[in-house]
Amino acid sequence: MLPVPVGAGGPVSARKRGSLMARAYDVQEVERRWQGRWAEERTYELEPEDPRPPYYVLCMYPYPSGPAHQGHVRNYTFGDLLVRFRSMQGHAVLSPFGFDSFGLPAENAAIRTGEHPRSFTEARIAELKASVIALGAVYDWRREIRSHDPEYIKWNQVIFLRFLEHGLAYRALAPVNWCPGCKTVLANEQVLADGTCERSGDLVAKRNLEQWFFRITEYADELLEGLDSLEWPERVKTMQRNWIGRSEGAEIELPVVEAKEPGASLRVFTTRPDTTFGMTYAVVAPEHPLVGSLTTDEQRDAVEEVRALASAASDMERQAGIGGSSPASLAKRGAFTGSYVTNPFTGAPVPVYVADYVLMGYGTGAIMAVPAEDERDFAFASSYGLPVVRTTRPPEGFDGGAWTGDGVKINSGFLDGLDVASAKARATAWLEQQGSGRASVKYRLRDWLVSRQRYWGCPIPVVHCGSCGVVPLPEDELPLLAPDDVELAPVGESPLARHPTFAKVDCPSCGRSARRDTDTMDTFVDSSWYFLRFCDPWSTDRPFDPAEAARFMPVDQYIGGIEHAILHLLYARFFTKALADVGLAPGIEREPFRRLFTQGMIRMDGTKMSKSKGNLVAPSGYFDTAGADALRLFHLFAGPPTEDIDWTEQTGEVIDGCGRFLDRVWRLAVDAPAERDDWREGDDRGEDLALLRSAHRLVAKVTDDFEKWSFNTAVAACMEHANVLQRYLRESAASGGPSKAAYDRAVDMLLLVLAPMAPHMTAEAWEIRHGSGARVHSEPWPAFDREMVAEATVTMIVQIDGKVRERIEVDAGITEDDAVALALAAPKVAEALGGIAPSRVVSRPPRLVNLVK
RNA sequence: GCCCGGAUGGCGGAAUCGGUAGACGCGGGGGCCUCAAAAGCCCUUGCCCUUCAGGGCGUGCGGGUUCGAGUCCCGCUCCGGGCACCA
Repeated sequence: MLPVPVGAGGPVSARKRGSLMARAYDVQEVERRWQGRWAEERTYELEPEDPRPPYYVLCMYPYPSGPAHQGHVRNYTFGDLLVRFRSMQGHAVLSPFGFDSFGLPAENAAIRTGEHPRSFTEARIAELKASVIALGAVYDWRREIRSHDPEYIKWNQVIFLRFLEHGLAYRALAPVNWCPGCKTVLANEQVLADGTCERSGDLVAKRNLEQWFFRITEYADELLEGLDSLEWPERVKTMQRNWIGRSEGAEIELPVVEAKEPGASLRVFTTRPDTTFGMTYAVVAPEHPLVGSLTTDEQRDAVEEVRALASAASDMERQAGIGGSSPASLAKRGAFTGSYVTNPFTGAPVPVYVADYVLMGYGTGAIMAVPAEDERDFAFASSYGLPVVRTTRPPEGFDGGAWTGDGVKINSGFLDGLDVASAKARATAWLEQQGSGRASVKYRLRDWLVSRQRYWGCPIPVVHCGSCGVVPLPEDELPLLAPDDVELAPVGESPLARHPTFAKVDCPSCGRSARRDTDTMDTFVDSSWYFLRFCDPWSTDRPFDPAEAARFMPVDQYIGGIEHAILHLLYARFFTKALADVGLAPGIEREPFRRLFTQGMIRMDGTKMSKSKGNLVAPSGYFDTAGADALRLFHLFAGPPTEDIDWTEQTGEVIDGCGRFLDRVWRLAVDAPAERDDWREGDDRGEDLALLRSAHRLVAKVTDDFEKWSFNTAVAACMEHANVLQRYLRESAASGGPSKAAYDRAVDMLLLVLAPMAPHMTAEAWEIRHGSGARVHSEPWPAFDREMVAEATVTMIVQIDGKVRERIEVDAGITEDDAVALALAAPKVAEALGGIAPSRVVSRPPRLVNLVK
């Protein structure tokens, strides 16, 4: 055993008392050496012509925020396990790594410290990369991507222009969050729930700016339908479905009564055309373009008040819900316009209200209100004294307000007697026939706003020319890089717009003086196709070679946090489809991520462990003490990977426990063979066979558990087998010594299955056992013998009235009759039965016999 | 409010098809080794009664199905997460 100088280095605070224990091997030396070897020997660099079947494992590329935190460690431990496992199984594994290196934190840091975002970011990248390597995770680093690299920026810009060319990128006015205090545009996450700026505390206002959008809504149906084929967590798919929010219904034209302009009508969208007979009023959003013409002079003040309130109201207030509003505040949230529209089904006029519970951004910005069958309409109608007419008969005993369920149609003329579904169809057909409406599908999903009034992002490669309009930059001028000498302090304009020369440019088309776009792209653009670039990061004439990408795509296993369940994953899916449609990714599977795994969070004191909460427990302290292997093992062992982990005072001790287990394996694999002198030839004894049986069972269990992502039970299985090995050595000492052949085989099988989990220790032990140059991670994944796995005898339980009364060791192939006979013959059973034959016998040989009195 | 998860010893968790509840580990208790300690090794550890035999209870709560329920069904409670006027 080596005297181990543990304890040198590493913050004391990160160490729990047990971490000072002496180890069976020099953990830090071994881990550092193997990390070096994996790099030197290019073990996980994948050549394009590799003939093995490809397998693509990808962890979501991280925002480089400094040294890895426990969430990263957990993520990359899972990913690395899979990389090594699939590789041992004979796959050509693509395992790339990169950095989502554009983004707001670097820009904010720059404002604070004066350091340029690039050098700041690159320093953070170096830290994160170092800790990923120190964890022993292996990647093909030649493929590394950083979103802020000029090469990557270039292809981002090429893709943008291609989208522009194909009508997938367009400009429109859109409101942004404007902070008057900071004189800058805020991201949504910088606006607090009460509508104030997180930094200055000023009330954030909406400002309309001309911005770039990607037409993701064009893909709404494909994005929705594509979900069905994916092996993703059901809840992530549900979240995406809700986000897309497809609703089928009808648009209906409501003629305005005595309109100022003849023939004017209000177009509403409804999912319940069957309820139109129950419309007792209509509502338009405060921002609706017809509000002005619908409002009469007498009502103008009231309507203006609603509009003013709606535009000033924080999102929070506006989203509080009609039902949750106090009567006083509710009164200001809606007003009669003074106009009426005609219900096309009844011909009756109904009043038009303006109210903030109707949103301009959804449907047509106007609704027909049916208080009897819609809860919001009901709440509003109750406050404003508007009539309620039921068109669906509620179930017996229903005493609520709005009934939104199925039922027989009533008060509905030609729809009476139908159920809701058929009434919908009939009503829609009638509308189409009358020319006053049509079937319609609406989505909650909006087009993707990609413009950001920021510096540290990918510049948008267009020029705005007074005569030519929007002019794309010629491809040979790309990448368009932002200048370094910018003033980042927030003073009212985006940094690039304030630069003395950046924006000034001659129009590429007509040559007259023009202006560059000074916005940058949302960083979600960068992360929407990086997995494609990873397949062919060397491509110099296009973002990636489609043939090379097609080899690896789709990603076989994508791993990341649940926080990306909607936006990143939806945008990436959209990009993959759009890239194919604009000709950049022909022949590539349109769904980029075949299997998705979302890991649980690391929590501390009930909250998410994060830098901003200041409750980080840095992994680096553990690298210096228990070691990377022990930390990896802890993350695998702590519980199911989907579940959150609570970081407690006990955690350090569990990590030490994982280190102790690795020591024990080391002693079994390296020390015991060298130290013992009572080895025996042959492996034919009962206990030898039992040992080999345990080894085969281990391999079967771990293989199965890896496939199911049940890593905690895989670790437990390894511990059990280590216990078996240890007992075998101890007990064989008294009976002629352990069999060398059986023991070696049983130890090797343990090292092999442990190799993806604790790569350093197993690599070192393997080389010591098998000679210089032997590489455990280049060994084929061990096979197991089914006959060895099957148990020869099992413990049969005998129950009386369902309670366990006896356990009997029986042959695994025992017949039903023998099992029952054996059960009845057991003395304890006979005694418990008291001579009375059971009235019923349930037998499930070989596991159980239940005797019912 | 709606939609998902979840609840098992002192703690993290296991139990794959309805069939031995508590694998494995942490923590605790006892012992061996040692001048002593650390490390290591061995035994023990759900709760209660009890004699090392043995018995009773036990998977958030209340019902049900079943020879048999942590597991299936119905009704709750609590905790966590997501969404929240989407017509």
